[in-house]
Amino acid sequence: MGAVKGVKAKRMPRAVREQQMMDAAVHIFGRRGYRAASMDEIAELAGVSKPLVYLYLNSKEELFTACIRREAARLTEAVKAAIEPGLAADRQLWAGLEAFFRHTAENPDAWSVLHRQARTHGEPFAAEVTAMREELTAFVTFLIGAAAREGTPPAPGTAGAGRSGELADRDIEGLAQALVGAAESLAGWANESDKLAAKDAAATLMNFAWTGLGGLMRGERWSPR
Amino acid sequence: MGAVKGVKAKRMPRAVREQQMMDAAVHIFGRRGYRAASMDEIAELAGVSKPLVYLYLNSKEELFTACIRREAARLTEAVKAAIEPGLAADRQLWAGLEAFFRHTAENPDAWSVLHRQARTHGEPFAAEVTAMREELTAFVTFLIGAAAREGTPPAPGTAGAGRSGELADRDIEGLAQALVGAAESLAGWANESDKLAAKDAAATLMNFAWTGLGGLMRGERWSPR
Amino acid sequence: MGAVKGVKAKRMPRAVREQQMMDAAVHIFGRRGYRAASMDEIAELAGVSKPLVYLYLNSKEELFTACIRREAARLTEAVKAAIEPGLAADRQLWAGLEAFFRHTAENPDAWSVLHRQARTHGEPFAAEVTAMREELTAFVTFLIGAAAREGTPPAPGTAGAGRSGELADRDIEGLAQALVGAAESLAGWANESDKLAAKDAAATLMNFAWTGLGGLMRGERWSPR
Amino acid sequence: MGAVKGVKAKRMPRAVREQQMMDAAVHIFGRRGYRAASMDEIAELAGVSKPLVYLYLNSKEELFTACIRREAARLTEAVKAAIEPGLAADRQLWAGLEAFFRHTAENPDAWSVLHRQARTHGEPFAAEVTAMREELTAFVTFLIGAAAREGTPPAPGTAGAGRSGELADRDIEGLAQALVGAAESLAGWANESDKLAAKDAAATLMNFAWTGLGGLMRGERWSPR
DNA sequence: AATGAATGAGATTTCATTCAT
DNA sequence: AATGAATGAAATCTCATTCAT
Repeated sequence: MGAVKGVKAKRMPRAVREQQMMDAAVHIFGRRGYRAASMDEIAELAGVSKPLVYLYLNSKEELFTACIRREAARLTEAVKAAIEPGLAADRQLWAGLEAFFRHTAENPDAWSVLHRQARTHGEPFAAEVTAMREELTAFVTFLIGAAAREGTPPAPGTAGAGRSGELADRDIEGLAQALVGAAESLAGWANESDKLAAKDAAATLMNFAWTGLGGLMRGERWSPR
Repeated sequence: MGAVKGVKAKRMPRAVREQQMMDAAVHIFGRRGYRAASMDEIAELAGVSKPLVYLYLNSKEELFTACIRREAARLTEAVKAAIEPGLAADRQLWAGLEAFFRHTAENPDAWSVLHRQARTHGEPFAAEVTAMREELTAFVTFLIGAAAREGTPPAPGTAGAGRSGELADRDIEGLAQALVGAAESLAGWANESDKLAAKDAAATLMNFAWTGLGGLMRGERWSPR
Repeated sequence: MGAVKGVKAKRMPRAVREQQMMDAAVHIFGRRGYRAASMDEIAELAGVSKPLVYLYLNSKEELFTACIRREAARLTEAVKAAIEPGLAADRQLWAGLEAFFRHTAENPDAWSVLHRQARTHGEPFAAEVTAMREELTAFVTFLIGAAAREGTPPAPGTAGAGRSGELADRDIEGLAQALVGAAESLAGWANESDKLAAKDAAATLMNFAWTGLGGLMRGERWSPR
Repeated sequence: MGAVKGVKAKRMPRAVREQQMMDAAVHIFGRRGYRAASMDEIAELAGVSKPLVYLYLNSKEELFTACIRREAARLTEAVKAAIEPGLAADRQLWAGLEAFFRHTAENPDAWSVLHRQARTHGEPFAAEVTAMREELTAFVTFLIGAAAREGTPPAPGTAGAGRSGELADRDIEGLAQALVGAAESLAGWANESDKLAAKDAAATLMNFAWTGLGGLMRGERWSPR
């Protein structure tokens, strides 16, 4: 990939070239960071001249934004596609988590762009990621709520299955926030030099979350003193 | 801070000046990122001329490294200082977590440097953070191990108390990652329009973590099908 | 004017298309200046693609030259057309001036190209304007000469009517320059917050010019001491 | 002037260097125009590196503005310095005109910047020149008014000296506008290849203006038909 | 007759870094 | 201990111009 410098690029329809450019851009942005990435390098990797990148994507800022948007859409799509509506809430959550970790593991540069680079730099970019995060969080909130209503979380032989009343809506939303954050953080860590396969990451988090959730719903609480 | 331009800085011992420079640098690096931060801005905020920064800290790279090292040391110090040796493992863990979250909340720029900026850029820097992470992880591993031996985690009467062997070091490190991510996410969410007091967020997280951890250590597992 | 982008332009005979392009070019050159004008903008305003502009007009330089030539021709044409040969010299002169000012006022972009932009840039262009200027100057010289011979200028009963020899060609050209400058300045001033109707401005200038000219031709001179 | 490339410039105090830079900038801007002038060329002519120009003058735009301001101030200063308050209005006007033409002839690049380049490009710049022009115009307005009151303009043997009542304030201001415009235009023309010495230009204009003014004040009017 | 795709060359601007005092 | 003066190198972005259809 990335044609030799000085060789004229073969003619291609604009839509295709734009995707190639964004592929290259995601790769470079993901590894170098927004500032350290150079348009020269991106153009070269895309196999075209710099002016063409500007002609199609206008500026470094817009290019970065376009990358964020595309990768955010791809990620949420991957998660949504993995879920089969009929299943129980825990199975849906598991499927979603697994898809999330698989997708981020398979597209580490894209994930770096979304999770690290976009957040590191100011306001045009952070908002894009916030939108994606909100979509995911809303989804998880829904699932946790459903799980609570179904009484699914493991009540190992013990009493009050389904005492979901103790989990207020605010708590549920908070848990969803925490879960999404945990997943994001784990994904980044897992990608660093293959410390954890996607499935293992999903399992660890699911175990952690599900047993924890179960405990909470049974009324278990930890407090200092 | 940040002396008026053109006014000659008062003579100060080198050690003090270096700290001022690093204060400024952490502030700027934390907000702008490594690449976007400019030595000009740092020098101005420190209230000295640029050549003095170079005289004392040699280069941007070394300055950044020095910042990372100092802030990593401060963070681990804060965590260690919070722990009273005599206490039960769960209390120690709680105290450590609280100190960690307090310190990072009170020093957001430092935390940004450690957590975001240092990882975003290549190899001279990442290693510094890895060192800190290893120190903290070892500490947590020790505490969890101790807790497991003590049988502290909740619902102790139940099943296999003390089957701590099932939590490999790798899992512990992963959980730490997840916790940090969850905490950050919660913090961001809580700050946004006062949805949750910071204290409540910490409590929710600890409950979540502790019951989850307890469940895991009792051998509870979630698995598909 | 300026077709919507992406819509294929209707086929038109070359001559028409060239005029459209030059219309657009004069507009853009007149407002932006030669260097700041971009071929992109010109092509878009003309409603055609850039390669077509190059096909017909070869280069930016040639396009600019073509604009200068066309507008110079239009201006001299307008002046000549206004004059009815039978009239007295002063009436002819008045008619010419009026036509000149009317045309330039009605075609400000064209006038900007001729008066400002063409002179600002090097040698291919200045020569074009010089040619026009010489044509106009020759014309005015002739009329003033005629007026002098006719003894038209005011207060004819007085002193040395017809001492036109004292006005060298160089003086006439200088006066033309001064008149143009005065007219432009007056025009700008009159337009600004309606301080003076355009007509009044022209009358004031003509009075000023004509009486001054008359005085000069009668041999009146102002000199220090 | 304009040190050889690659040779390090000798150290100089900032104020001096700034003037050298502006000298070079006026030269280049005046000949090439704002857009065609390159910061590279300006820096080289000034004998310094480009970054130093930016360090001191911030941007091309600010550099251009600084040039305009400096040259406008110099020109108005030159005109004002030439006038001796005690003299009659016509002598003052003459002295001012002569100084104006001399200064513009001696500083053709500066005059090009003020008269041609600054007006050719948009709004940050035009305003600067407008201020200068207004100062000069106000001055001339005052002198013409004074002349009218003194009844100075040549009343060659004829009747109504001092019929200044016929020149309303608005007319006087209009004449001043025209005079300043004429002078500006003449100055540009005279500079082009030495067609007219400064003194001759002043004389021509003074004759033109003074006799014309006299005629107007005697009630002479030209009107079509 | 007309255009979508593509680029070489050069513009302004920024930044880490050094020198001389 | 401290700084004003200065720069090499590289970044983003623009533009006139051509090629293939």
